[in-house]
Amino acid sequence: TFVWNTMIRGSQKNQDPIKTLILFYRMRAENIQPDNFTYPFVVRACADLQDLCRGKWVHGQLMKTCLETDIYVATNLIELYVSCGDVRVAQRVFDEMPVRDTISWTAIMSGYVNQYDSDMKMAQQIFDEMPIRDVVAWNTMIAGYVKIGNMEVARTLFDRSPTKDLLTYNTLLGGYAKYCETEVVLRFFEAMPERDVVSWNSVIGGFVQNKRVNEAMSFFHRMQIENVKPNMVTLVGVLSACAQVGALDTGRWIHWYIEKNKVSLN
RNA sequence: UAGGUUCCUA
Repeated sequence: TFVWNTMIRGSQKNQDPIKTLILFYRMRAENIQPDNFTYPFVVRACADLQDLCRGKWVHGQLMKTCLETDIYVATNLIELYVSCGDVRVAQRVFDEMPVRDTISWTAIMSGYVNQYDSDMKMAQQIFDEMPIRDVVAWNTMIAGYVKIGNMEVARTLFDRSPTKDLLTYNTLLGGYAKYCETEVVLRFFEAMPERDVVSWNSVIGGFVQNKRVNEAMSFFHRMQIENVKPNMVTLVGVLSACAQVGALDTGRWIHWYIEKNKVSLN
């Protein structure tokens, strides 16, 4: 079983959910018992494939073997149902867990945040109920209020969060970029203690949204001066800026840039 | 050996 688990782990690292499932079926065919270390990968593979039917079947297998209450397995089941749009079943899995940790609390909370029509009342209720709130839990709530466009509450939570990491800042920055004037975005951006490529992408995205193509380009240059490597999201943003104003020459330059720097594609 | 949060193309 250990050897199989190691192979399955490799297939997930390679982002190959089909291979994960094949290994899982071969394992069963050879009468090797999958254990609580095997199933999180299998459930995750179903989620990646958006294969709810297979996920339900795997869930059934789990109930037979009484592994469904394992904290890692159950949290992955929550994510599976959430990603397939069924928060109700996710909630049921959560309710039936005998032991929960901060990650499982955050997973179900994030389910309400990320469902099609974000239910921030439920999310807030869970947030208030959970015994321990770490930085990820705070970030998830901030992201939720950003998502529904409530920047006031998002900002309040940001100010109240006891510890902040780069994602905390990026989450609020992304909200400003989406809903607020460029000046607000820039002021927040400059005040951030650290910035990564996502921070830059948000700001550039904000410029693009406001059709301020020159500023988008100047930030594109500035990020390189500050040794932050553009990724695909950066380039898509900048290219769409070029397309908007028909800046064919700049577009060509970026095309050239992509080939020159071999930006990892996806 | 495994699980939760940020940037995404008309």
